[in-house]
Amino acid sequence: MGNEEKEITIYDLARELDISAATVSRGLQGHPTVSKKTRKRINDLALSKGYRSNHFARNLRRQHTHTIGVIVPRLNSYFMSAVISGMENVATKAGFNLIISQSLENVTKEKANAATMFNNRVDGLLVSLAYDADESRHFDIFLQKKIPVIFFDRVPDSEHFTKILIDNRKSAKEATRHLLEQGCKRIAHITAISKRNVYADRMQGYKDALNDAGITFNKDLIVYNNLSYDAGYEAADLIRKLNPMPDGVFVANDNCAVSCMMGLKEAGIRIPQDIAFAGFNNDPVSKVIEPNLTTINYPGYEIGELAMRNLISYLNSDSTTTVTNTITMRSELIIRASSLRKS
Amino acid sequence: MGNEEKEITIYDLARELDISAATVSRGLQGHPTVSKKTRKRINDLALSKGYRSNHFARNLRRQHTHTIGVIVPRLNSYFMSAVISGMENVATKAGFNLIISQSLENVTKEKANAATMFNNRVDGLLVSLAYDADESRHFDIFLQKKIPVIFFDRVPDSEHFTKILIDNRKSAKEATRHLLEQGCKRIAHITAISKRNVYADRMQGYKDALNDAGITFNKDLIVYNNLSYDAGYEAADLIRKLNPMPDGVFVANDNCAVSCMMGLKEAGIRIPQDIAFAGFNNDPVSKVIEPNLTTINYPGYEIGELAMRNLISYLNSDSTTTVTNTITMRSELIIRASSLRKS
DNA sequence: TTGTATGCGTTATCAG
DNA sequence: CTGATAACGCATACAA
Repeated sequence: MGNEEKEITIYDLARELDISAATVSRGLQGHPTVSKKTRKRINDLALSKGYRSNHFARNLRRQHTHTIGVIVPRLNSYFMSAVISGMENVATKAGFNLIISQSLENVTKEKANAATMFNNRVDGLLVSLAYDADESRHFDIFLQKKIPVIFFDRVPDSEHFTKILIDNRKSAKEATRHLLEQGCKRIAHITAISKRNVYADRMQGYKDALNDAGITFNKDLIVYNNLSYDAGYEAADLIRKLNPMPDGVFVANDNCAVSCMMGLKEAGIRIPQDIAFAGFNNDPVSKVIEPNLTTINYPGYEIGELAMRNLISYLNSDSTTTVTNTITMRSELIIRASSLRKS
Repeated sequence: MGNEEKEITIYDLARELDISAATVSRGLQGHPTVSKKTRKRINDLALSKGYRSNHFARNLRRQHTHTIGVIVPRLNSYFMSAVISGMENVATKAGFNLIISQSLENVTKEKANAATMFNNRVDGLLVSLAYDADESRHFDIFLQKKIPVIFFDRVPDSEHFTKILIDNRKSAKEATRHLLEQGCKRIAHITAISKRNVYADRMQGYKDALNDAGITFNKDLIVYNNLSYDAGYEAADLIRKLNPMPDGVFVANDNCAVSCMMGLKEAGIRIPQDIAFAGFNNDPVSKVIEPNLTTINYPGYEIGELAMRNLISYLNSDSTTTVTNTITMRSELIIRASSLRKS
């Protein structure tokens, strides 16, 4: 009681225990060169006086912050929430703090965010790029200072960074092949216009599957939009007006797939009989839409955990060389009613 | 080029400009007592040398961090993502950093998180409480140190804190009354067992509406669960077996409402003809479920913005007295097909 | 096992 | 308008 006045420091403890501040500092850190006895005295007093170490002083001294920066395009998607949730979990356990910011799909803001993170002296950075980010040079400053940067989901082409992702191409191929196996002959693909790996790769997988089935790619069957809920409705119109109408649609994300399905259903088109659907992400809505949406499971929580675990283990292993590598996570096709045309 | 070696400090700038470090410091801060000319020289050199101020040294000196802590039950719900998104937006603009942690609905973890935030010397704290938090004494240390704490959504009873919420009671009453107006006579209520304001208040609103309609409260019509997606399915079973079956259900959250509707539909029960539904939150799934779910709009993004704006303006207005107040946001009933029985 | 001395980079106070 | 100097609280190299 009564100790809420002034912040207490190691000097206060030292004075009271009649030892040096250096010893207190060491004792608090559990340094083995401090006798067990004094160590206990120090800890006891610290506790009773409500001592808390001053992170600034410590960081100023040690030149690192125990803080990890995270930059994502948007916070408010189920996938991203799950990612952040996973990251937070392992970071907290390891005693690291997270500072999070969103680029809102805007490179300019992404650059500003990166600069802020840099000035805040984050120990490491976890990034998923904005839609329109066509370069990643604003992360080079981190490399120069040997601050590790790991990209996930939306990653740059550059070889200089570590990346965590799923095999988008393979998964997309799998989804498309599944539609083909269900008898679809004319499959549309809804995706985002973007240089980002994820969408380009999914498109490639779509093409691969067509190719394997001996079907020639038809660019008229590709719908580009921003994959939002609203965009899905509009896409439904486009698809309905294609002549002949496609008998299957592979959408690069569940959100958009779902609203597109709703638009089609309102127009009296039956799913999967008239058009079969497959999405991407395994967002919770995929289990609410009727019929339930066939999709690719994209394990956000696990990706978050993995990315953070990697970063931290790198940070702890005082290795000075930056090993860059690419980690590919498993992601499987989840078949649901929206694509089942054969019994 | 070539300046990626050692971090450059105000001393380096001072030496090069042949002035004192103190002047450099002042110049960098735009202090008016520095001549315009030297100010320009300082800033130019700082820029060209890639100088960045050391936050630790500055914070150590100034005794505050420009960091705001956020503690929430879970990150991965649409509502919470929206809240965080709003907070991040205004914090970044105001030059504050966010550190975020989740209690996972567990008071013990919540306490640990609070302690971490405290030790990290956050300038302020934004909190939404865990389910089972029956006390908020672990936030008293912040009060003692005059660190402002603002609660949102899940708030404590204590009068000592500022709170931001919607009028849960009124909204719940409105939703229930709407069901009554649609001809429902026997309305079930699905909610969480919790001392938390939100659920208690919604229950109260439910009772209010019944009361106004001259219907006596029947505790057999109350289903307690954790409001998860899975719990909704189970609730569907319970509701179906009530005898006579309810003709309306008011659920304390959309997620659970949606899965409950799905369970009922699978059992051949028609919505809204046999049972009308109303949820709470205006989660995106409410627009995907068929029929679309009537719900209460809970503006997460705006709540996040408001909470952060309040905190920051308090921080900036060097007022030492903690003014505690309660801010109630508007939240309206959104009527959709799940409850429309009259044409 | 412990103590002394010093520096980490800023900012604030006080003189000039 | 500018400079010298003293903190801020901690961790470590070096001595003892």
